Amino acid sequence: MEEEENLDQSACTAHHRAIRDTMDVLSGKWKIRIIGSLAFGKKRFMELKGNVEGIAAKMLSKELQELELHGLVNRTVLATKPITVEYELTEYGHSLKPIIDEMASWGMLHRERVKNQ
Amino acid sequence: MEEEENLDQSACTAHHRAIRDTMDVLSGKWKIRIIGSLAFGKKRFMELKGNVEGIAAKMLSKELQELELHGLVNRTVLATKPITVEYELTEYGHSLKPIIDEMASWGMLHRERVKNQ
DNA sequence: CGGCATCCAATTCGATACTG
DNA sequence: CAGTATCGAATTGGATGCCG
Repeated sequence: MEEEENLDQSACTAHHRAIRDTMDVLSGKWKIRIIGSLAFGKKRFMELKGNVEGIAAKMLSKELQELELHGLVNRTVLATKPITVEYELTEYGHSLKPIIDEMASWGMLHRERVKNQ
Repeated sequence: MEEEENLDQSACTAHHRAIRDTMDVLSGKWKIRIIGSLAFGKKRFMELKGNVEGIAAKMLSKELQELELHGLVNRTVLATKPITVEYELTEYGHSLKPIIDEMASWGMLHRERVKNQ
């Protein structure tokens, strides 16, 4: 009984720690939405800016840098004229897809619910 | 072909809107962690404060009020002496569990990954 | 086009003290 | 115990202008 409680305890602690770790990587108002947009394929800076409604260039730039640092996003500069920059999810970035998808489907559920009350 | 593109377009828009809706409800640094803690069962104010490491009473209080407004959390006052207040997820709050669980398992994956590099 | 620099406003967050 | 009040710090966000 006591052992079971200890197991519960540590499983619970690990759970909380894991959630906190995830939140640290996805912190802020924009990262999840940026990833959600990139989940549909590679995008250029201005495409992303149009896609993630409401974001300012400064923020988009900053958030993309953080995502790159965490290894979730790849940045590629193409030598066009003028230059083009493409962003895409890394393989690791794609591993976030289950979270994104769950959020998307909950959001739809929520919208239905709010509408019907 | 054009029709398919339009379908893709609107599916994509709905996807982004849904993610944004979810983010609006779960906005801020703490809500997900509070819900993650309540997912293990009802808790009192001070238990939550101990569980969600680092949160100040003011924040916890404010976040709980917002979660209650959104119908995700129930607040019950018990007429003990001194009073006790219990918080628990509503049924609707429990519908967030898939998101929380995905975040928890991604967080564990991420911790492994960071450790091994 | 992509994105940095600057300046400024708004919001969030935290520590401390206090109340019923 | 379960909060509220207050203050101040920190973070975030937005507008504009500039550069390669």
